[in-house]
Amino acid sequence: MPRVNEEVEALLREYADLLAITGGDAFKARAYEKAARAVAGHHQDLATLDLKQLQAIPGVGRSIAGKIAEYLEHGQVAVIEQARARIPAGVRALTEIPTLGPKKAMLLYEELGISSIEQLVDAIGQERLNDLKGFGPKTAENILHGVDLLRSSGGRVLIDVAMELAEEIVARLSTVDGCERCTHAGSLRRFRETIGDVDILAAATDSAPLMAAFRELDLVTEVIASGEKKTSIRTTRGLQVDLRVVPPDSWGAALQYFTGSQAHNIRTREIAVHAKLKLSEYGLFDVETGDLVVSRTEEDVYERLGLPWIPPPLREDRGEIEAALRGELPDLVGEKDLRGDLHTHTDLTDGIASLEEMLEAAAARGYRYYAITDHAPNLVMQRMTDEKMLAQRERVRELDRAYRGMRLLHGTELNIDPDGDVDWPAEFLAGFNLCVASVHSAFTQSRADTTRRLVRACENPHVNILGHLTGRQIGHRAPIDADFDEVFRACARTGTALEVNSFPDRLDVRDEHILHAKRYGVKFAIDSDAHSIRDLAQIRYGVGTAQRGWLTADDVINTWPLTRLQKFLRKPNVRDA
DNA sequence: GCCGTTTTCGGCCCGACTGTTTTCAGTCG
Repeated sequence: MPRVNEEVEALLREYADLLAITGGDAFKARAYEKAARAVAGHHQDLATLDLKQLQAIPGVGRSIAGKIAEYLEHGQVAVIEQARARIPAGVRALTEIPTLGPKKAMLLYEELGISSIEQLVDAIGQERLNDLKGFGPKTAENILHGVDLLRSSGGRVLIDVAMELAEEIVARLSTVDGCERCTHAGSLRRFRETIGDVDILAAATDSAPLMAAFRELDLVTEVIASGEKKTSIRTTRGLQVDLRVVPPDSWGAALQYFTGSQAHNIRTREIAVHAKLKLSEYGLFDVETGDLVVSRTEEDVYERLGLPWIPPPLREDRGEIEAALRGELPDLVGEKDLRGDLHTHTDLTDGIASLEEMLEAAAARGYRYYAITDHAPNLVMQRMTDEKMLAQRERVRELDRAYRGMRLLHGTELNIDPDGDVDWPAEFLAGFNLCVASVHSAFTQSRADTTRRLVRACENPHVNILGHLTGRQIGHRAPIDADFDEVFRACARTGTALEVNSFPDRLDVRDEHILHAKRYGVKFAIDSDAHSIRDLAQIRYGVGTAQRGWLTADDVINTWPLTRLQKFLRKPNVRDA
């Protein structure tokens, strides 16, 4: 992944914020935000592009292209440096506080010289905000509350936490009298890797019973706002949940709207405007007559805009509108396409269920094949030995004869050492049906060393899948640094699949890496990395991540029939060294 | 600042809720 793209994204975002704070043209600020998004999602490394190619990126025009070129050449942009000089970084930080936006931040700075969260808290304590226009007692209270929230949680939670909460709330609200439909929407429906707040949508003629039931859920610690159409609460875990209730006839338009993303919605509404239509959560309307055109289903709304229905994980304004217009949306891989799981553990190493228990649970999921891949000996704490592994293999062979309809594959999860070597000599590795290889140590090597390490692992004829490539643990451990384009090329060249690890705190590789890797022709394995029976079901999050990376079933080796999978596992493109 | 099957100028998504407004601005999504 080209890191310079991310640097430019951050720079453009910062400038957009500074423009908003200084009260400049709001549309200009939006143009920079849009360009920041476009640059972040762009598949080419900005450093390799000339001015003309930069300008070809949608949302990047002559002026922004010039600023990007200036940054690439000089490491900074003059007008952005000037803006930074006018507005202290702390003022921008103020806008991180919920309920405090750019306008109030600027007023605080101009009138009271406040340029940090600490100064703001002090000023409120000294009641210095009282004379400020637009700042009443309630505003001060909200700011202090917002600062608390900011300091305590940092906001986002892992997808499984949000999903379980959403499913519980939907189940409860669905039983309320008059509730015709209820489901989760928002970033959760799009399977974003972390969730800032949970959006629940319900359809009812009378919203009052639903709003009341929602406010009275026992997991509510605070009602943030409550009206006829929308109520926001905070849960015991500090997570915000929004409930929107719409008339049943508006369901499709509302679901489309509340699923987002915001960037995707802006695009669909622009398309509506061009067709002399207006799209809101209540429906698609004729601008001239004000008449409702469609609103009942998402399919109706998209169809009337001249688009096929777009799966939620694609709705990020990352080219899905253009693909839809061309009729080239991918037929996304789904959970039902998976014929097996290729990375799982048992209690022989750090799993908590026995081989037999894991197999029974896997068979119950309807898998046609299933790989057991316990840890290899170089992960010393797992105390693996040749004898244990061979004994497990014997047992797997016996059980394989007993299972009907599910083929058992005996594998292992190897450790890629700092030089790119793995546990065990080639003769021993040859006895496995497949090998996953992962980085479990030396996370802070140089970029060049890490790249070489991963490429060497790909070139090993016995390594079939690179497990959780970057090693990140969301919120805990940063990803390793490598030239991933180089790694993806090696994967494609050697027939090494890239894992989409489904653990909610890993989701590794992530959606953006998938998009990049797919361009090189890389194949993927969506794996649970299950350490317990319960973990097997987490594969839904890996599937969601794969969908965000535009993968089709053909891109994913564990959707293939066993014979095709086995052919792939022989790595025909790599000769034994 | 960007963009064009209405446009090279004049638009730029749309609505809910809160707090401080006495008719609306700011924030959020």
